Amino acid sequence: MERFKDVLKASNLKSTHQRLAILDCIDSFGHIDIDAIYEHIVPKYPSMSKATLYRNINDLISFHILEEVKLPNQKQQYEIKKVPHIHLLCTHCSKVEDVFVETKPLLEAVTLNSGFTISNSFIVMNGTCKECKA
Amino acid sequence: MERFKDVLKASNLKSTHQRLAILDCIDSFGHIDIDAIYEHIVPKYPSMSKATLYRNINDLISFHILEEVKLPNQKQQYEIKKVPHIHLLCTHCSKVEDVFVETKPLLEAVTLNSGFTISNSFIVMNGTCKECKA
DNA sequence: TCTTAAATAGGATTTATTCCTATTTAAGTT
DNA sequence: AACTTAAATAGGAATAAATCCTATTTAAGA
Ligand SMILES: [Mn+2]
Ligand SMILES: [Mn+2]
Ligand SMILES: [Zn+2]
Ligand SMILES: [Zn+2]
Repeated sequence: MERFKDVLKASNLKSTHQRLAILDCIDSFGHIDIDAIYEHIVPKYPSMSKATLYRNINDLISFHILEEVKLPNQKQQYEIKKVPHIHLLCTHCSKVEDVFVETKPLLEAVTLNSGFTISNSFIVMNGTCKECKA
Repeated sequence: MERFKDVLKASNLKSTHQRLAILDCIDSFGHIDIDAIYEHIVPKYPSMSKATLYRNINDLISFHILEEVKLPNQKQQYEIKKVPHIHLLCTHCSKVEDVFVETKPLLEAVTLNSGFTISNSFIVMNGTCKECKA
């Protein structure tokens, strides 16, 4: 995927097959944990080492290309970094949804209440998705 | 602590020294990870087994006596379950603060936007606390 | 004090993550 | 197209985290 080659180059990271496979995989799943990434990639790259996977996940996070997604009662997942958004976890089908809503009023209320200067927010909600209700 | 004996009894759990020590420790720290709990308890109860600690943490969570607190770039922490609130993590001093602000408008916006029925929300913000700014 | 189901200790096992280093490779240079 | 080299990988070892197993202990009700 050409897009990720550019992303990697912008951070002076080499476009290895392994890295591109990891990024492609995470991109196509949206949100995915490390074992699922491995299971998905290993049939295509049987030599893929878990050490390489872990190392790359950590490196890509520190270059802000990936982001960790911590969900209640779930293994840590990863996603391609995008604009800030909220995560919805359906407790029935385990699907993870992105929602883009305005959080500024909440952040301002928190700032006012606490004197804390907020740099990032991580918002997860769980419940039942539209499809599981039907 | 008498309070926790009652809490345990309400869930038909025996008030063992180990459980009370775990609950006391978590309560006094507010938010704490599993290794810190162990380090804090083992001088008083040298026979305390890590298996007992892990088992109790998991049991107490499933009885809704404890709650996990997942913070960005931090080991998972635990707290005594209380009324819903927001967590602030200071990236300078690593302190974790509770804030109680109204989240209903945000939840309603998310519901409207997604068709998702929300049962719980987990909100974490990081930045700089009042003390670290001074 | 007696009884018993629940809980613990602590070592074994399993799972998760990181470390190490010889070999390979991406990508820039000639 | 071959050359160069720093970066990256493979894969096994080491370390860390979490769970399992079961003989022994204990909380708590009778
Ligand atoms: Mn997302
Ligand atoms: Mn809290
Ligand atoms: Zn669903
Ligand atoms: Zn601070």
